[in-house]
Amino acid sequence: MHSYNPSAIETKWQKYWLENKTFKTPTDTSKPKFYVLDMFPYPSGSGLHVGHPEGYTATDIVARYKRMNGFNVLHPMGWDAFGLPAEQYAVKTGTHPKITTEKNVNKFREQLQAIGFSYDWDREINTTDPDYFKWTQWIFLKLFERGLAYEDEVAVNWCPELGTVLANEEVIDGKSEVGGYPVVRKPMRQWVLKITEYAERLLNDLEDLDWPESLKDMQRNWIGKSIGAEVDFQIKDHNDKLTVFTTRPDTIFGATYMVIAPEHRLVNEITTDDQKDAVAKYRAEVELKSDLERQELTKEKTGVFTGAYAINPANGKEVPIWIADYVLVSYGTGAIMAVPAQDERDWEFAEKYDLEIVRTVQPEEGFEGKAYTGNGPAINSDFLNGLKIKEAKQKIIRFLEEKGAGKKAVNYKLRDWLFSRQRYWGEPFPIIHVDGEAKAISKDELPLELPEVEKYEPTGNGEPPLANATEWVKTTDPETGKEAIRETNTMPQWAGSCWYYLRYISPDFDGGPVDPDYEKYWMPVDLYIGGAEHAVLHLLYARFWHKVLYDCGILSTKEPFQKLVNQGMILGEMEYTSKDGKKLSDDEVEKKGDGFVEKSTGAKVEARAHKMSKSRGNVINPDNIIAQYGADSLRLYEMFMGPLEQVKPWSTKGVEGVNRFLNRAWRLLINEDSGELNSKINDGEPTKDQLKVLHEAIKKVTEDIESLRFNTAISSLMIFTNEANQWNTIPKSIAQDFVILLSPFAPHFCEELWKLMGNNDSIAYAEWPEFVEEYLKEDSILYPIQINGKVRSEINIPSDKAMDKEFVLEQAKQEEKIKEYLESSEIIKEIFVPKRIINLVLKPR
RNA sequence: GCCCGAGUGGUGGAAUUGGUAGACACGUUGGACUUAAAAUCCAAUUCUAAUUAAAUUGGAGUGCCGGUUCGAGUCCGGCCUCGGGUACCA
Repeated sequence: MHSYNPSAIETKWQKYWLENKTFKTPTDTSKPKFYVLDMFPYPSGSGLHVGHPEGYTATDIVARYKRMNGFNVLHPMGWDAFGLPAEQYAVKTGTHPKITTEKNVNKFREQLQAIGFSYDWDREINTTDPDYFKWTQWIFLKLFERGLAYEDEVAVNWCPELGTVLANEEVIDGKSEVGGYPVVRKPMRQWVLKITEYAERLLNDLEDLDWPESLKDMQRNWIGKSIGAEVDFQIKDHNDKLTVFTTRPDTIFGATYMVIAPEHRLVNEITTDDQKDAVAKYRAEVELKSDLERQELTKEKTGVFTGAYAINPANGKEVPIWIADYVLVSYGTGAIMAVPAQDERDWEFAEKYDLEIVRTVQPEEGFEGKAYTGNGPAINSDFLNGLKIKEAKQKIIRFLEEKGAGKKAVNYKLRDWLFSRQRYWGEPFPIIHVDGEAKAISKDELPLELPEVEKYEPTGNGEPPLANATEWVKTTDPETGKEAIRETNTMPQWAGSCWYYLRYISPDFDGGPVDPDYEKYWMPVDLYIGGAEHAVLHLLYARFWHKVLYDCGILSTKEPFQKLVNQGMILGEMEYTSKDGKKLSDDEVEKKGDGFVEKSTGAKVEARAHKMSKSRGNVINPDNIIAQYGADSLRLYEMFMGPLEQVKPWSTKGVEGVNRFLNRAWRLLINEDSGELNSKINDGEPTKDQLKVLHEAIKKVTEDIESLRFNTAISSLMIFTNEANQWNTIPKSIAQDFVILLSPFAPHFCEELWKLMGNNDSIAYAEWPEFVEEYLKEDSILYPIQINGKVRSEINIPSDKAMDKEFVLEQAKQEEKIKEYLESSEIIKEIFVPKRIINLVLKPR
């Protein structure tokens, strides 16, 4: 028997591709290029899950399709291999993270190769490889040189359990994203990158990118640009001014008090003697709160009067200055003018502490709420009275500018990027400290490698693990010969992934991170596919570094990723759970009304697919799927499930379905007894019908791959086999084109068939067929006939008459059933849509 | 709260510009082949009513309510539910 045997075919072709370097990236730059990129994985110890191959299969199909269309394709893979799990394992077992990482990488590589991805493995990169992170360090030095990397004493998110500082983005609901441990605020010396300097460009350049609009919105929200004014309030009996940022300068006449953040630098100076104790007590309380507590306590606002007053520059009135933790020290100026009448937070606070409220915007009629944030004319505002918000804003800003008490201003939510971690397994900073000053080491000394250490834990006093490597830490400044101390923080995991897409272009280039000639050819990335979890962090950071490198003259492009698509998550199999948490099988339940009920009891049942997780026990391992059905079935199923971007539940039955399709296609073309080509296949001329069926498939598959609609592409290939199964003979040319169309989806399967059809070269570079419009023409067009918008009958019209309105309508009226309707009614309107539909609007006589 | 996205058969989904809703699969049911099973092949499968041996014919139907249109899954207005992001950002 020579039935379809995936395991034999697949290992054979995987070996062939590797040995023949079938997917080696061309180095000539004469042909058009296409750069298809996957978000590279962190090689975790648990290996691939079925979510990984989803995006990877999508890009692989595009890569293979583009090659067959004459493009030079860059389709690489690598490892984002610095990271916490390997380090935690090292802490526990003493195994060097390098060893763990290497093991995991080998496992991942094997798994990816077993799915038949057409990566150019000669360009594999690894962020932990010194030859790679040499350039990560080099780029950091560029940032340092340009003043974009600086040290600061910042209150950071300190996670005692993890022994490290976390970025804001790594803290979720006051807990660490990894592990869910509590996080507290603690001031520490940290490296920070000035991403805020690029805020405006990061915002504006989103415009021309072919990214999902929702994702652009997420980045826009994250950057959080707001336009308003900075206003100076003179502090009574002090030389200092209090500067606030506001988006509503038009409401300044309603500013009845001020609030400054408890950490604000002026707090001590302005607090009066009789308020000192209260203020000190309040600040101590705030300091002790963890992030979590701060968030939980949002419902109840708290604050303390400082005893000081500020002078409202608009009307000269004295207003009290309070401190309260609902004002954040890190946004704007850390101080606000409170306008309770037009701001909900201020209203709440004013109500609680009995502060004055003055409306300065006339609320709409019937408004019964508290703070009014809607539109309306200004009131109680002297020279602004009667103006709309927009005009009032302009006028008050002019007034303040003339008075020297304020100016138009822009603020961003985006903060500078906290760039150091107290970990071992990360890129060391190429920095030494001489006389307490940070100083770059020479670029000749790169890569600065990690020292060997005995223990991977932080030191007892909160110093990073590298501080344990005393010999490495103590060094001398080669320029001055002075004693120097190495930086013991390391870079965060984002560092390596900020520029990896550039290294693939010229992985062995030693004159810089990327060879400029090839960069000009290959950049930007034409298609980048990955998970939505990187919507803001990785994608924003990478864009930032890219722009810096552009400014350094190293890159020719302003943006790295022209087109970006997020693949949707794959959930576990659908589960039916009864109220008491009992799992039910699908034949124990039935549909009733909106939901499902248990057959035996009639009780409501929850029907839902859940995220795959070890604890739920619903994780699907791709290795098992491959062992049972083959990699081609896995690829096909992952694409057939539904639209790429969508969240969808896994169904192993569905894999069987596509596997059946491959078996049917095999039997269509191969004689299972002899293992040779089916005798139905001959060198005859294709019939008109065969050409039509084939070219319909060509058209659909081509268009669908271009727009990443793989599910419908596969369905059209199924339609082809269903049709072809009914043919007595199949012209070889038709069979070959079909195999080419299927090959990006099921490459091993198609290589084998291609070979059996007598071709000696890999199908990977076969020419993609072009569809011919002529073959798609129908002999006749079927017109549905509607009466008052409801289909009542249909007629067949020969193609050459199909556009003839008069003729078609006449035929329609002659149709038996339609005639009946016409007997008792008169036609008041006739609708004719060429090649689509006829609609007769009737009125009873 | 705010910003996105999505609701279509028992299930995953299709219908891309408003033009026969349910392609293609899964599942289910019946049949063929088989000693039997698996595999395979054939047929049916939105709900509902009538009648029937079959065919057929009618009504309803794309989360809910309303609108525009000869015609709405698709466009507009108002809701509901679910998912994602974000949250004292002044």
